[in-house]
Amino acid sequence: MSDLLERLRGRGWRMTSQRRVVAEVLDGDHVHLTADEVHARAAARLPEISRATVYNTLRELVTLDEVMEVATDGRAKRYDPNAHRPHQHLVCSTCGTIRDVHPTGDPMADLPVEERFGFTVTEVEVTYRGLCPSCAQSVS
Amino acid sequence: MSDLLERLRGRGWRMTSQRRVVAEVLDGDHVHLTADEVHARAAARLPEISRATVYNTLRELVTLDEVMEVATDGRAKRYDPNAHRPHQHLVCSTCGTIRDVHPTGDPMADLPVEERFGFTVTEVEVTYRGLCPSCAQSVS
DNA sequence: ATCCTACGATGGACAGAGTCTAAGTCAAGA
DNA sequence: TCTTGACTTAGACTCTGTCCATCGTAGGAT
Ligand SMILES: [Mn+2]
Ligand SMILES: [Mn+2]
Ligand SMILES: [Zn+2]
Ligand SMILES: [Zn+2]
Repeated sequence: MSDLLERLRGRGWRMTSQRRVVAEVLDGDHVHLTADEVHARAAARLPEISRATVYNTLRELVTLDEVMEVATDGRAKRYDPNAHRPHQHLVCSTCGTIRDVHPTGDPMADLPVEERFGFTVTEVEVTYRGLCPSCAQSVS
Repeated sequence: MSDLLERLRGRGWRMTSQRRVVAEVLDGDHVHLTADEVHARAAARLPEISRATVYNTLRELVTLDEVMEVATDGRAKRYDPNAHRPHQHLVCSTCGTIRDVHPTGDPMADLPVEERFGFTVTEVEVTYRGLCPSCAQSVS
C-alpha cells in the first residue's frame, strides 16, 4: 500500500494534500472504514478537508481498483484497501465488525449454466454472518 | 403464500386492510420489489395507504421470517416473499434485475474453522453479479 | 522563479431511502 | 355497543451520498 501514491502518480494523478491524506488513512490492509470514518481520520491530519473530496477520492480509488467497496448491510458502504488479494467477509450481525476471510472452493463453479439465465456472470460475493465472540458472550 | 394471512392471524396479528393489501402485493414467489414499489402497487388497490405503513409491515414480515430482505448494493432494499426455500441471487450490475438461483455446494462448509475467528456463523449469503442478456446486448 | 490554467477542493443545496412522532382511527374482544 | 390498545397517517427528520458553482493550486510552460 505504501506504493499506492507512486502508482497513482504514475497514472497521471495530480497529487494533493487531500488525496495524500485519504490514501494514508486507508494504509494498512485490515480496515473497513465508512466514508465518514475516513473523513474523520483524514480531518485529524488535515482539518479543512471536505466530505465531498473524501467521497470523490474514494470513488476514484474504487474505479482504479485500488480500494474495494463493501456494502454489507443497508447502512454506509465500507472501503477496503485490501483490493489486491481476493477475499470475502465475515460480519457480526450485532455490532457490524468485519473480518476478512478466505473460503476454500470456488463459488463461481457452483452456479450451473442452466442457473445463469443467459447472464454474463463476472463476480461472486460471499458474506458470512454471525456473532463475534464478544457479542456471542453478551447474549448467553 | 395464500396461507400467509392465516399464519399472521394465527400469530395474533390484527388484520387491517393495509396489511392485507401489502401481503397480496407480495403474493407470488418471484418478485423482488423495493418498498416504494410495494407501496405503489398497494396504493393501486388502497389509495390512501401510507409509506410508513408499508415500511412497518415489511419490517414485521421480515421479523416473522415471512419475507426476506435483500440488500444488493447501495440501492433500495428489496423484499422477497420466497423466504421458505433457501436460495441465492443473481444481480445485473447495470439494471439491477434480480433472479433467484440455487447454487450447488455448501459455502458454509468452505469456511474452515481457523478462518472463523471465534464467530458463531449462522448464515451465508452469495451474490452473483454480471450482466443480464438485454444489458449485455446493449454493451456489445 | 514566475505565470497559467485545467484539474481538484470546497461547502452548501439537494436527493433517495428509511425512521420517528404525535395525533387520529379502528379491529376485535368484553 | 363500548372500550381500548394496536394500527395508520402525514410530515418532519436522519443518514448517506451526489451535484454544483466557485475558489484554489499542482505542476508544466516560459
Ligand atoms: Mn476486506
Ligand atoms: Mn429471491
Ligand atoms: Zn459483534
Ligand atoms: Zn440488466
